[in-house]
Amino acid sequence: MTGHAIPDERKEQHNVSQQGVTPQSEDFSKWYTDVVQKTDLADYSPVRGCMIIKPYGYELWEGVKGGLDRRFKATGHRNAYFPLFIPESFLKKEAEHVEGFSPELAVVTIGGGKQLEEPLVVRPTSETIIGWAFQKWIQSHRDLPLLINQWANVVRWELRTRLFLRTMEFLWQEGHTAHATHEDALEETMRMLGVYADFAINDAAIPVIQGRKSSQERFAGANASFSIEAMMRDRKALQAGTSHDLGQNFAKAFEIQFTDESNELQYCWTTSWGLSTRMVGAIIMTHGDDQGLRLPPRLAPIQVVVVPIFRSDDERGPVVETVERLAGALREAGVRVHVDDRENLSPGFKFNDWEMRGVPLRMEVGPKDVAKNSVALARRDIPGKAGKEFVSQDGLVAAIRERLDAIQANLLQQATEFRDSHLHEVTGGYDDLIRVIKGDEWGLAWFCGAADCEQRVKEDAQAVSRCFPLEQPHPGETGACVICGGEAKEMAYFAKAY
RNA sequence: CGGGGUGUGGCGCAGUUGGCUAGCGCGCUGCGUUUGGGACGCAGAGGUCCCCGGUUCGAGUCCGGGCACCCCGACCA
Repeated sequence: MTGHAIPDERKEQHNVSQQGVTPQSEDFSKWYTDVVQKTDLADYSPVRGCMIIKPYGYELWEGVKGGLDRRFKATGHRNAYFPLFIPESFLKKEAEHVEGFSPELAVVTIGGGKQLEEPLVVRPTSETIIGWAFQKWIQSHRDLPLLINQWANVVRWELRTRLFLRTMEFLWQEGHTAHATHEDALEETMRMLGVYADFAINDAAIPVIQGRKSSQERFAGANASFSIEAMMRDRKALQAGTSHDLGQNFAKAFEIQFTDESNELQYCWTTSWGLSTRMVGAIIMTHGDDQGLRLPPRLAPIQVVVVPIFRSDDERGPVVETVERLAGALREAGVRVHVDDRENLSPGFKFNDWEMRGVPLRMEVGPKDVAKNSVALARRDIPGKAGKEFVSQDGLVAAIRERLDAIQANLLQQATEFRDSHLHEVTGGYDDLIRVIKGDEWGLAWFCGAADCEQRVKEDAQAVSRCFPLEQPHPGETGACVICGGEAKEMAYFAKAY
């Protein structure tokens, strides 16, 4: 009877989805939220639009932080910390800035049970309060450049939120620098964009396109904004980091001035650049597959998970002993290793569990390995038997390092090939551009940059320009804007975006 | 802020035209047997059915009003 068949079918489906995650092809959004929650990266919070970052997710973020912080320091920046609360009047000093941010501000009006004389804005970004500080700190050209970074949380009152990708409160770093000349400031802007790209490509294994934002997509208060753009597995674009040339806009608003070599008073040129916990979302959506996460070894909280296997108490002793010895050696060598000694779970369950959590390499140690002085290694990036091999316990550290490097390289290669296969130079005019975008591909086309043109694409294809790539395919040439036909000096990518 | 959907043990769900003690799977606890690709048996614990009000002898179920969350669109890292 059909009346019974339907519930039975449903039941089976539920059992499957309980074990794993919704396949990407079935529902990418569902896949994403499944993965984030089932792998214990993050959880929803009692406050709408906010998130709880769980230890595994925070450890991943710590990997991002570490990779960036090292690079910031290597390029001469120092960390500092500025207040969470900003006097409301500060925001209003830069006209475009306040206009851009006022719709999404959280404002504190009561403190200690009393109405505040001046409301305090919870920082959506810190250009203003850091500008105020820079004004105090900078007097002479000898104080420049001033290169500061802060790791902080910021709040933007978002209407539509998504774990890691857009939450009302998020973690990030914001770099703020002041320079004597525009040339120096622009150089800094580009240098830090390059740092982001270097981090994304080499640590996160995410191929990114560096480019300049159109005037419509520019940061509120900037002269020019640059970004790194990444393609997710659903082929949507994700802005994964931004760097801004702020000109003298904030310097003038906050009177950040210095005396130059000729004893003339000058306004500084400032920059700012930021990368947020959104990067975690980028990592998830760049590498993840139907099984769950696939984490790049450089950032993976656990690089190697060890699964001990034994049948009886007789086998147990030698296996545990071997596991402890090998894991100890790996730890000593700086490999992030975790031994899964949960006793109530079968090895098969553990294999699937750690694959879902994206651990790059699994090491199995069983009685046969003890006897043969071997271990089994299984790569997360190569499914099934093809990715499994037995290696000697001698020289294990080197063998594991080699494989982690290979996985890191393979993830980058797979992501690059995937992205490149969905980039298209548009040759068939405007209709072709719309067709490409609507087909969830990225279109590269001549674009004059006009707001009207961008608006038209938005209406026709629910997408905007992502950036004018720094690396232009036809340098030195010009073309006809794919939208209005007017003169265009550069080509831009267009794509649906997060 | 518009459109759609969902609120029932930790998670996923069922619950008929209102009816008796609110069920099922997974997970959880205990004991035992298991363990090289998602183990099994037995015994347990766990629920203000999102909230408020109404109709009724009786509401998880019907009515009214709220709230929350998810998904899809306009703004944003």
